[in-house]
Parts: sequence; C-alpha cells; structure tokens
Amino acid sequence: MKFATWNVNSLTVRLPQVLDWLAANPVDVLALQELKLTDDKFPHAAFQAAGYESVCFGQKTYNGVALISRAPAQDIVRNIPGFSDDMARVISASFPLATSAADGAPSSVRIVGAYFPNGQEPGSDKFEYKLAWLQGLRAWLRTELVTHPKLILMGDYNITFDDADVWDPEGMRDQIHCTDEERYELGALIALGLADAHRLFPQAPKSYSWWDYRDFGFKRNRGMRIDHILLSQALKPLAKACWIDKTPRKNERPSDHAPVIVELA
DNA sequence: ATGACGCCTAGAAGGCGA
Repeated sequence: MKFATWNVNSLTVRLPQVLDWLAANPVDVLALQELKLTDDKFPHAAFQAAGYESVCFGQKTYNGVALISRAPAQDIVRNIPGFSDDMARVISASFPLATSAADGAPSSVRIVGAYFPNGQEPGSDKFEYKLAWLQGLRAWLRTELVTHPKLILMGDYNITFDDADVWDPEGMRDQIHCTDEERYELGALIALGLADAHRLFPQAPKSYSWWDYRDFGFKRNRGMRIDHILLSQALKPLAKACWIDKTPRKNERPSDHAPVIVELA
C-alpha cells in the first residue's frame, strides 16, 4: 500500500497536476494541504471520475486540507479535538489496511493529514500560535495513538528535523522552520512513538520537499525538507520505502512543494 | 534586502507563504 502527502498551494490551480500525478502514482491515500478553497468549491466529481473518493476541510484563501483515497474514508474528524482553531489545518479518517492482523481480523489505518502553521518569524504572534498548535496536536495524538495504534501523521510540517534538511544551515540558523523550539516539538512527536519514514531508508544527500519559487531555488536545489510522513510503532515494521517525487516540481506552474510517498507491505 | 516568486482577494496593491 502507498500513502502520500502533497502541499499543492491552491487546488484550484493545481487540480490538473494532481490528477496527472494520481494517474501515474496510484496511491491508496493522498493527503493534500493548502487547498485555498471552500468546501463548496472542492472538485469531488473530478476525483470521482479518476476513481478516487475525497473528503475535505476547506477554507477561503488560506489553508484547507483533504484526503483523496481509493476506499471511502471512515470516522472523519476535522481539526484537533480539544484545540480551538479558526483555521482548517487537519483532517483525519480511517481506511482499510490490506495487511490483516495476526488473527486475520480486518484492520484499518488511521490517517492524519495536517498543514502545520508556518510561524512566519520567531517571536511573532504567528510563531506563538505555531507552538501552541504543536502542543495541542501532541496532546491529542497521545490519546489518538492509544485508540488507533496504526497511525500515519503526514503533511506539511513547516519544520526541519536538523541541518541535513536545510540547504543553507548556517543562513537558516534559528530562522523559521529551523528554531530549537520548533524542533523540540517535532522531537516530542517522535517521542510519542512515531518514526520519520524518510530516514528509515537510505536517501540521497540534500533531499528536500520544498524549494523557494524565487531565485531558481529548485534548479539550484536550494530547498528544505519540511513535508514529512511519520509512522506509528505498529506500522514501522511494515515500511518498505519512502521517497520524495520531484517530478511535479518540474511542471509549468508547479507547487513549491513536492509529494512524499511511503510504501507499506 | 523594504528584494527575488506565486497565489489570494481585490478590482490596486498588499498579505502571506517558507
């Protein structure tokens, strides 16, 4: 089975590219971020015609997330229960897992698709909101992992793990996406028993998931790895591969992010 | 670097992203 995440930076603009990508990469679940459209504008029919179900949590202008899937989503939850938020950043649902349990009983996987706050600048109000949001996410996930031991948290985290995720570590030191406070929170998610799928496997050096539109960022590979797929303990043994697909970043009018894919046995 | 690009709401130019 394959699961993927992609910040599309406007689904209105990127829909043809998403459909093309799904045709070439038939994943079981694709989490989308930064739809930048309201629920009434979501192109359910276009995904249906391509053979995919879809559930969304939209918002005008900013944010907005969705789960595109072969099987229908079950037990859909929007945003973080227990954390009050005006923004549409999280959508969760359960999907059938092909790998059955030891007793042969049907099993499911819990998918949490998330668009983490950007934070703008350390010390700003938006940065404080980002830290509060991260704490809210962690408090909720702690119990969510008990209810759903087979869980994937994937999306645009807007946080790098360490210098290996940054094209210019010195220039980005203590800058947004690279501060100790953000990395502490990311580490705290790992401490819940989640594993970074990317680093379970050998990866090319300077593997990034985002490149600035400006100054030929992609061509010069001046990027950061800020889109992540985290696997719960119960799923980690099933992981077979994880990769970043840079192909759509080469399109005309691309998203600034590339999709990340994990394959499970 | 008050920059570079792209998308959004606007109905011009500014907010925001990362």
